[in-house]
Amino acid sequence: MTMPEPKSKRDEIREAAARLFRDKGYAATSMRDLAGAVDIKASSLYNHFDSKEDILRQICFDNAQRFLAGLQEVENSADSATEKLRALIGLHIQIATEDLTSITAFNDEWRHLNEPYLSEFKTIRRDYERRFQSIIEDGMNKGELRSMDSHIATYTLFSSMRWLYDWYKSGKRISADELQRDISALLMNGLSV
Amino acid sequence: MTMPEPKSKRDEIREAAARLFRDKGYAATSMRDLAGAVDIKASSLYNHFDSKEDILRQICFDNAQRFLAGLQEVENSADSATEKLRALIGLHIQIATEDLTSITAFNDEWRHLNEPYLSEFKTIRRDYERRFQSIIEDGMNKGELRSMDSHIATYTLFSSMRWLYDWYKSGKRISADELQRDISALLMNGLSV
DNA sequence: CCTACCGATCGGTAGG
DNA sequence: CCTACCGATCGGTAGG
Repeated sequence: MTMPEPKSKRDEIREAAARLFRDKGYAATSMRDLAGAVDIKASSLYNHFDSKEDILRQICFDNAQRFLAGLQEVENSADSATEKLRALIGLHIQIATEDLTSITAFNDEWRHLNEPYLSEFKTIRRDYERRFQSIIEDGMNKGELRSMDSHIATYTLFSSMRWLYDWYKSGKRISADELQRDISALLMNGLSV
Repeated sequence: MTMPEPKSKRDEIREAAARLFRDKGYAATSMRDLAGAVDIKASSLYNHFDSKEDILRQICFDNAQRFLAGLQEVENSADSATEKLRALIGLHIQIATEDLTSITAFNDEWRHLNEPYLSEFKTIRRDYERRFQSIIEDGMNKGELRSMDSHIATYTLFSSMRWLYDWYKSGKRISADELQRDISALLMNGLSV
């Protein structure tokens, strides 16, 4: 009886690491904790990864890539700024629902990267933020969106999607569709009637 | 020449700790790091605090108290739900501008508390969230606010104010008044024109 | 993948 | 507030 070809040991370690980094934080997670989670000895982890930071690095950069790829697709569309923003809200929700633990570790623990990776990560992140903000500014210039400080608008949108990581963790049953509908309505049309 | 009666050594340690916890995280901050920041030896820290966690505990519970006190005041007012929400947005912005480092440590590092303090902290936090949510539900029932999932509305509002901690850190010059005006406008009336 | 082990660093204490 | 020190634990390596 062959198993459905599950994940490699390497992937298993990566997922366990993402979970531990999310739950305890990177610094408070020891290689012995991680080894115990995948039923091997700590020294055996080094057959799969060069270092503790190497694991974090892959979690951070792989997820950054997912966000950038999604953004690229939205940018290439012929949609209005309003539709692009809805699509981006959907992108964040979709990524959060697909791979929650990994995303949370990516979001909260990247600061533990060492140079030169830390600077590289920050550059990628800034690039994402700028391109996101450009879409908002474009919408303001075209009169689709309310004129206001575009930094404030950008960061408010960003972080309003960030709580999803905590929310899903607590096991709430709510569909991605309903989330996208309600959050989009709130951000685009406001809480007032 | 008498100095303006500055802070006690204890307060000095607390502030240095908040800064280190914010910048490196609680787990990655050693008592030797902290001692160096206030120019004493690590062992001398124990004349002021019982343990490393004791410092974190005070940062977490003191700040929780500030939020609860502000919420209490808003609840006691005779304002409409809309006005209460504006006041709460103002409360979060005001606290963030007053004592930024401490608030960031409080927000990100409380999970490193040990029992029974961890449970106590979570209880207080849940209480705050519930009362915040009650105000939103009240506004929906009275027809002031758009009907939607009140959990989603609550958490979106919460986290949309959380990015302030990162934002101010990067040294942006923008007044608390402008922040409150723009964020309130976005959340209450939406980004669409 | 394991056993055995390394030097460094950790939070904290004793005693003054 | 310091010197001197503790046992525990850390990330990582050697060698098989």
